[in-house]
Amino acid sequence: MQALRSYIDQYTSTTISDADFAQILAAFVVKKLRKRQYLLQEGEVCKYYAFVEKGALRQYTVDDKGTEHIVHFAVENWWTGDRESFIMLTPSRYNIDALEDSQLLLITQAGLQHLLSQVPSFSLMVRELDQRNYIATQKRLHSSISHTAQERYEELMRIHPDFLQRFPQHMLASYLGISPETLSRLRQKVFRE
Amino acid sequence: MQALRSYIDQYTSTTISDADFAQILAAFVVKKLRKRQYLLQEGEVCKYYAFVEKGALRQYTVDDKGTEHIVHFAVENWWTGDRESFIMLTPSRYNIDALEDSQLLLITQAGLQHLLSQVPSFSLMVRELDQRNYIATQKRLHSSISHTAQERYEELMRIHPDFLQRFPQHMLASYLGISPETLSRLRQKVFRE
DNA sequence: TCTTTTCGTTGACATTTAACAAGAAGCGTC
DNA sequence: GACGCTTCTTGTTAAATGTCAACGAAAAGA
Repeated sequence: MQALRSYIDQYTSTTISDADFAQILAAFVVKKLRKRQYLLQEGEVCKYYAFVEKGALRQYTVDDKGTEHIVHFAVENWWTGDRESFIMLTPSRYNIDALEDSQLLLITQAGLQHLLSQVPSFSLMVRELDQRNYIATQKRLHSSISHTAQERYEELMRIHPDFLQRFPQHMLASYLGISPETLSRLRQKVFRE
Repeated sequence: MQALRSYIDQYTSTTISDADFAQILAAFVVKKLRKRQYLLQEGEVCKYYAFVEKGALRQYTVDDKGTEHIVHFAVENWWTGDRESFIMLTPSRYNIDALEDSQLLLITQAGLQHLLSQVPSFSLMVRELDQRNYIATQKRLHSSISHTAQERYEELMRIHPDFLQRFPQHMLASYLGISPETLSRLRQKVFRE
């Protein structure tokens, strides 16, 4: 719980009141997920947006050939969920599952709307969050359009060194949009240089 | 001006009051840009976020080899600007220039903050906008990670058929992250199929 | 109108990456 | 500790894509 409070304080650059935080907390439910359990499966509507208190999850699609494509990792103090499905109530294309035993705080669309209209600092936090998400996603998009696979791997090393320790390489490859074999060969090359 | 008003009504699912709209309009200035003129150049801080009333612009980087990488096209009723630079006041990596003679509505960071705190419907509109941007960018990212160049081109045909008419092919290639030659060959193949 | 620039296509070749297959090392589970 | 599963690596071959160069058509500018 404390994690969410620090998070809000940090991203709103304020100190939230106990009353406000109590109201926020009331809109969330705690959910524990064991490794390999799903938060969302393809075809379902995403009913919950989740704040990660502990653990790690991945958001990915599976194509016709059975290959997984990871669009997003969520670790402590990150959010996860399929925003499009959550808002539009459309079936999701994504799967989200736990890579480690995890503890999440879940909020429904109704709960979110309630907080947005009632708690200004929460509203502010969501705006910051969206901005950051948008900027981060745009950066990754730019990277994937204009950089080589090797450059993208080196960028990942710089920006998320923790990911390299925490997730298996074939998942990092999927996240970068390359095959596990290519990543393996790239690593040798980067290492030699 | 009317374009912005319709846009806000549409994305907030409300009808905005004359008073609110007058306040919103007061925060913007009209700017005309002729083809090839810049709204933003690499290294500058992005001082204005822009709503496109008429015309078309592109947001892109130029790499060491002089190759351009287009991350975003903005046409009528779209927004453009480097969000990161605009918020953080950091020098931008991007160039934004007009592909046609264009008319824009510009707003400064101060103007934006003022409206966000004073006009709830504007605030709502910005939230919707951010959400849509985030979702759209995430979709493109997913596409660029998990689809082939040909699939991405076909997707572009489906989602933005107007782009194919409006922008030269080498820019579409840049937007897709492939070389102009590859796009030319892809088109033949798609056409044959 | 004439000239210049931009644009799209095509060919030849190089480079990057994927696909498939095999094997070894590490890990968890029973 | 034995087994099975996951992970990572390596080799080989094929496919996709980039690069360089040339050409002609179209568009823009003078």
